[in-house]
Amino acid sequence: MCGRYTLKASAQELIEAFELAHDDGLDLAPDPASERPPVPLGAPPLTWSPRFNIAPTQSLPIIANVPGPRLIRFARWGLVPSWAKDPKIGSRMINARSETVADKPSFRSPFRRQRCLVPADGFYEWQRVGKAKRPMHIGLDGGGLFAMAGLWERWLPRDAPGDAAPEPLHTFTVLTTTPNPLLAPIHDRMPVILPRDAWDLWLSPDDPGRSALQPLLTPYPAEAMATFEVDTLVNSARNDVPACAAPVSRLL
DNA sequence: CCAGACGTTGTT
DNA sequence: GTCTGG
DNA sequence: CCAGACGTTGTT
DNA sequence: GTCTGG
Repeated sequence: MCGRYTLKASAQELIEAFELAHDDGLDLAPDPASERPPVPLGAPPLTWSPRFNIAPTQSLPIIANVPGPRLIRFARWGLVPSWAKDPKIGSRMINARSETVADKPSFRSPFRRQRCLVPADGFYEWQRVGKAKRPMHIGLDGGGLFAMAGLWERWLPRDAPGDAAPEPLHTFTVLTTTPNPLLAPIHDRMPVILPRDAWDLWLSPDDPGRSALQPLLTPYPAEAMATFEVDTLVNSARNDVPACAAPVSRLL
């Protein structure tokens, strides 16, 4: 589940919804684990273009649990474990089951120390109807921004090409849980959505312990969510246009 | 001890 | 790196 | 998640 | 069928 999502919001809306430290545009800081200080105020703002069909392997904004002001960083969707020999493994690590995330070798360490929020305003599920697959858009009732629970990781290439210092690759994964009653007919998993009052604990830079974190990983209330069918235009990750996220009627 | 896996989804 | 299997 | 590729050698 | 790319 959760292999596609939308982030239609503008940079300004992201800054407001996530109470980011900067008010002059998104911070250009693609390295969540960097020792370098964040780009200071006044740096050229990164212009975020609204996205209607976000797919794995793409570089996307996250809010990592690093000390200091709350900033947007960029990471690639599909967590590459630090010990991986080949970063291609990341394309199969786009989700982590919340039920087992504390124990799995790939996720255990990030779960303790490298959590993040993944901003979104919708996600897609393909509902199986007989043989057909019907893409559905799911989001908050009203269409607002929300935070999916994520983990991030830093991976270093084994051997750097030439004498250049190896560039660290930052990646993330989205936690999943069982579906709420609204989503159950559509799919058997859904992303973990963290309510506002869970953000601070999830973004704690240290390890709150699994007994503190696990209770956050529950299905978001169905009453606060809404779904609609969309066109199969969304099937191809090459299509990233507003029509991907527009309601479609099959009564016509 | 060393070797080898390490993940999710969905489908059968 | 860390866990499981043999 | 779905779509699309899935191979090598040698030559330009 | 299975893997890679987006």
